[in-house]
Amino acid sequence: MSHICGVRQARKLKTRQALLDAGLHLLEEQSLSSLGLREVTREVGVAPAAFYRHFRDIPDLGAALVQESFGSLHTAIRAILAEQKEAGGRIDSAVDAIVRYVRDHRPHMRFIARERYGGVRAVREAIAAELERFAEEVAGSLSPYPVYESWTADDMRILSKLLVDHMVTTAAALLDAGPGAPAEERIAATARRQLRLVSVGCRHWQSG
Amino acid sequence: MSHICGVRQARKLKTRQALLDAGLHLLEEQSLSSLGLREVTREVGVAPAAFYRHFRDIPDLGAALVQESFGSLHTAIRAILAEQKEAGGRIDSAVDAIVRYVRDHRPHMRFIARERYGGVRAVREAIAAELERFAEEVAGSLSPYPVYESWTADDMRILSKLLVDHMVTTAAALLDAGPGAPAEERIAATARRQLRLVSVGCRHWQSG
DNA sequence: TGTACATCAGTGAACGCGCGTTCACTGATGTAC
DNA sequence: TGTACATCAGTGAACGCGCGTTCACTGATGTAC
Repeated sequence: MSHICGVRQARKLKTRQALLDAGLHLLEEQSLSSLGLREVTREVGVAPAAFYRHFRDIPDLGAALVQESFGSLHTAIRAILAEQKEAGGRIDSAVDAIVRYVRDHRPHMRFIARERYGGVRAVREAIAAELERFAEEVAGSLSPYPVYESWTADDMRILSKLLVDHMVTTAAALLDAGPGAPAEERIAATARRQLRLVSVGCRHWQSG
Repeated sequence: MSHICGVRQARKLKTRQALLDAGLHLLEEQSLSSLGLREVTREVGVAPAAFYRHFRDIPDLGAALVQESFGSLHTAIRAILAEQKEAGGRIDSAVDAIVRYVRDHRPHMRFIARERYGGVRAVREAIAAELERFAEEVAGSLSPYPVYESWTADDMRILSKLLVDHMVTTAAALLDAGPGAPAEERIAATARRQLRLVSVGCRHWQSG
């Protein structure tokens, strides 16, 4: 039975989390497909065999990291999109939010960028599914705005895909550039201008 | 001396190419950082030690694959961009060209998509440099059009980055979906609509 | 053209090493009475 | 509360295996005369 209390269960979860943290840390410098089980357990300081009490294999740990990465992202983004503003302010605050989010979740974001087209199918598919959910959320939160009143569902879908891809590209650029205000500001400025271009396109769009 | 003729040199180049081809083939299912030197030589049918006559190590082979991947891409893209058309036709033919290119160079494109943010720094940097060159080429070939007459160099740079990132995203989507006309057409249709949105934005753009 | 020597792409055996996985185990935690 | 038994997270030793790298070698190709 998975009982409520449980000192044992708490300790188990703590080890599991340590394995996830160690994996994520090691993945800053390599890809999942070359990450070793022994490497992870060594980092945590447990016997290699202990790994099997928590994960079937390394791809399984990877799948758990995908969940962990997107868990906080969904809630963060919902908060940003909920703020009702005119288009210009929305762009600025969305870009700010991406910059902040990448700064605060660098290892998770690097993991997602790296494994999005990486060598482990199951992880790739999990990421693709999460990004699709994400695009739907964006579409849903944009549709109340008057600009999109006359837009078809298909056009909304296409726009939100463009925006999500742009976010991912921007996040990846931030990771590539490394931390530090000057690089971040340069990338943010580019992202804002690009989104403004798209925004102008939206205002003058007529489906066809 | 690197002499002109040389049966020996020709044979050496043939083996080198066989190693590159084998590597590329194996990389359809895994990342560079988990590719083994023995795996590659086994695929070609030479002794492991023969590898060292051609490459220092696996990252070195990866760098050569980057060169190979972008070699044909630059010439292909220049041909497309050279065709002078009105904006609508340019979008259609550019998207067609991407679809065709990905279809004809699937393993190379998969390699680039996978290693763009992959675990091998030298390869990541080589890809980033090539994509930057690519963006400059796009900027250069767009600037003659009247639409961009009044644009600043900075705006042109930002637009061409957006376009290159969009191309890369579209190529990656095509790879993800697998070959086959229906999937290709769906992705192409989305890409065209998204580019049209950007194009409308460009026509109504005023720097600021 | 023929001969003698140099070059060097590819060989194959050997090495030490760290890998993933298995297994019987230990001892703290949980459960039943 | 105390006792007896069950559970199970983590241990540590062992295994067979394929890895990257080295080395002296072979024999076809290239070069000089």
